[in-house]
Amino acid sequence: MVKKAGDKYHAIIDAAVKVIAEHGYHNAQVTKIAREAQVADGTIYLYFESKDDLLISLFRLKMTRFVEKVKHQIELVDTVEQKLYQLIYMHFKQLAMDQDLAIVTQIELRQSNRDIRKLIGATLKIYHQLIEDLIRQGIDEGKFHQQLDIRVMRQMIFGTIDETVTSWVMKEMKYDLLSLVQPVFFLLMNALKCK
Amino acid sequence: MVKKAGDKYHAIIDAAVKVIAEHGYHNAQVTKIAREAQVADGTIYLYFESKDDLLISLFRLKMTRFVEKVKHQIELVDTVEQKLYQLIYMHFKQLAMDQDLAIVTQIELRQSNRDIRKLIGATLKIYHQLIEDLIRQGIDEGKFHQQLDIRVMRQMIFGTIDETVTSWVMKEMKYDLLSLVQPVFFLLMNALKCK
Amino acid sequence: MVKKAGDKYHAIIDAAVKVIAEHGYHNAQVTKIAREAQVADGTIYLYFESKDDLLISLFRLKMTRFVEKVKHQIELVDTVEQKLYQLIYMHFKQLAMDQDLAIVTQIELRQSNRDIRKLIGATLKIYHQLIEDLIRQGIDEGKFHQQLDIRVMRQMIFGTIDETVTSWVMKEMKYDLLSLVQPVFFLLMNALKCK
Amino acid sequence: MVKKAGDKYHAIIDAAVKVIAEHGYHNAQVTKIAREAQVADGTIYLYFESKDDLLISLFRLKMTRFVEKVKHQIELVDTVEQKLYQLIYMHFKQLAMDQDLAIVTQIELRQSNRDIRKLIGATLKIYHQLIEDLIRQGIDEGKFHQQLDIRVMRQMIFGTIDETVTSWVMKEMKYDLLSLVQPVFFLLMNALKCK
DNA sequence: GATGAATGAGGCTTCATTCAT
DNA sequence: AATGAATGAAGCCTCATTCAT
Repeated sequence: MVKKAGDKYHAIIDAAVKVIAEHGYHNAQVTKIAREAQVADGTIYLYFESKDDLLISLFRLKMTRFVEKVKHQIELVDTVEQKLYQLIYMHFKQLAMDQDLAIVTQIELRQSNRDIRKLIGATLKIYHQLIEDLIRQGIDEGKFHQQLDIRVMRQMIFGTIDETVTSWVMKEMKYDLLSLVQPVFFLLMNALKCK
Repeated sequence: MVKKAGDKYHAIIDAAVKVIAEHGYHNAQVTKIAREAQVADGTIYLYFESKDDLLISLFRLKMTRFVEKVKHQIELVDTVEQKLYQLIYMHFKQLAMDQDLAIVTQIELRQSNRDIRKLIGATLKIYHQLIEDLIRQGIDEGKFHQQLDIRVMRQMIFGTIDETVTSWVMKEMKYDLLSLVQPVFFLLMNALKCK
Repeated sequence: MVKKAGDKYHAIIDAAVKVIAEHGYHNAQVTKIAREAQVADGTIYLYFESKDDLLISLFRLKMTRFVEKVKHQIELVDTVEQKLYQLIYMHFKQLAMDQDLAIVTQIELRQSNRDIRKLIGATLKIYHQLIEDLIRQGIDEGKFHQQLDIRVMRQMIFGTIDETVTSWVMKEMKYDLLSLVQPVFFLLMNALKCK
Repeated sequence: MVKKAGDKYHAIIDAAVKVIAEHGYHNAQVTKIAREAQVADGTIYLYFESKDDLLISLFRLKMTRFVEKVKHQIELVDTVEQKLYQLIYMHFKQLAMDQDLAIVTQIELRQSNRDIRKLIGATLKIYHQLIEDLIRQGIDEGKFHQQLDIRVMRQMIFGTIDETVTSWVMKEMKYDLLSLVQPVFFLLMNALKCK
């Protein structure tokens, strides 16, 4: 397999995102992706072991970048409140700016098979970790409840954010996702903060 | 098409749930479902127009019952707090008791194709409606925040509950889902309540 | 198998003609024919051995009646010219009056499988025989050519008549078939007569 | 879809003709045709959209060539008598030389479904046109009857020729079709000519 | 490295026929 | 005699993957 460095590696991944967003997971045949990437069908197999490998790589690449950006932005601010705000803002911002990616991650990729889902689950753990670190900081600083299960808190944060994005995608992105940063932040802070 | 009344209608749906839970959405062939239901392949087409129709019917039937039970239980109590508690409790309870159904609704059915997902979305609206009614009651009674978008509140409630169940399923149901009723309820009340 | 005498025997055959004319040979399922005949699916198998048997019986019954009528009418006149005229007239007349039957015999039944076609061929022989008898009379009376192969003459008569009807059916019976009796008779007489 | 130029396009069509002639229309499964053409099942779908498309293409290709040859041969002679003779001769000659094709066009393809039959009808129009042009020439030259409907004349010519071939095929080609060119020509000339 | 024609396994669905009532 | 729910065999087509060029 060729190293990832090549232009084509990213061209294929981007083509996959576009094709899946446009035609749906079940209509994203290898041939279609190859045509969109302007390579031959066989070329895809020089860069990826299988179609599954392409999809996993796609999710991993995009997710890693996604998390990296959130993480980087969070490190620029100090208080846990600001960090949570940045997390929600960056999450919404990135998907609002790349609507194809939003469709793919919120809807289409969830239709993939078990093995892919498992690996996606593994990739998501990094993001979950990030959220749990944030929660721990909040608890340490005495700002968040101490008795609550961190996992449950994380599930609330991720669940709320994820459901908000999914609803927005399902409504065909007809409203401004970023306008929901504020209310979502408010609700989550309310839920978590130690009064 | 034969009427739904027959034993076989439900036998087929139950067989489908079991086969999908066991083998996954993409390995739930009609032949497998038929064998599990102890009918011939063709018999399925006496009760359902297509495999898609079977899956949609499955979800609609189970979801309708699900919502009916939650709705019924909620009506037995008065305060909005009790209602929210019952909602979470019933949601977790029903899926904890029918783990095959949990796998199917949380994981496998989300892999279905666009058309099925659309109809599933329509069915879910009933549940969303139920939650929003509950929120409105809370607002009317002056217990919940008034300035917040009801949709965002609903997304938080549903997103948190759904993510909690999905995480539990992904962890292969190794812990007691019902033990999370209390903390989830606490967090959600915290988030919503007007202080 | 029940005897043919019953009402249902003919009800089923007539239903078959109607269903095939309406929906085409490949969409004439047993269930549809049964419903049209107002009997149960299984009842058909009390009167016919198989669907093929029904179709063969249908053709044989209709064909026999058809030929009988032509034969009877021909016997009422003396000269071979009058007989040929009656043959063409009766052929066109009967199909013009029963357009469903016309569709079935000219178009749909020709789509049936090999075995049915073979038996249909056998049934057609009676009609061929009738035509050849007529030709022989013409030759004997010194009115038709004597050197020509009777089979070729018969093929011309039948071929011309049959193609004329088929063309009419293909044109959705938009013109009056009976207006073609005269010209077809004229052409055929021209061809055959000894000058 | 790959272009028709490839060897395989014709290999598949020829295989289809052979399989249909040998096993009959209803027993000409895609798998059988593929095996005969020595390609994989899927390969057929690189060259044809569907099985129907293959059958239509088959008929169109063979029919077009057929008509082209007849047309070409007719143009080599001047008088309408010679042209009619060539038409009959070429028609019989081509089918006598390719008996598989004869079986397919006279018997099996007529068993195809409505859509295929419609397109076959359209293709046949070219041939009908050719015959009618010939008739018009005969009339213009004062050799054929002028009062007769050209359509009826064409139906006689085509009907007689077609029935002659069909009878020959049904008799399992046990006699020499070409020996019928002369008598058929004689009969048709007799019918049409202005005396 | 790149191509793209060829492969072939596998599944949904139809419908003539049966048989318990 | 009549019913009609149940049967199950059989076929068209898709598409991820390969490999000769």
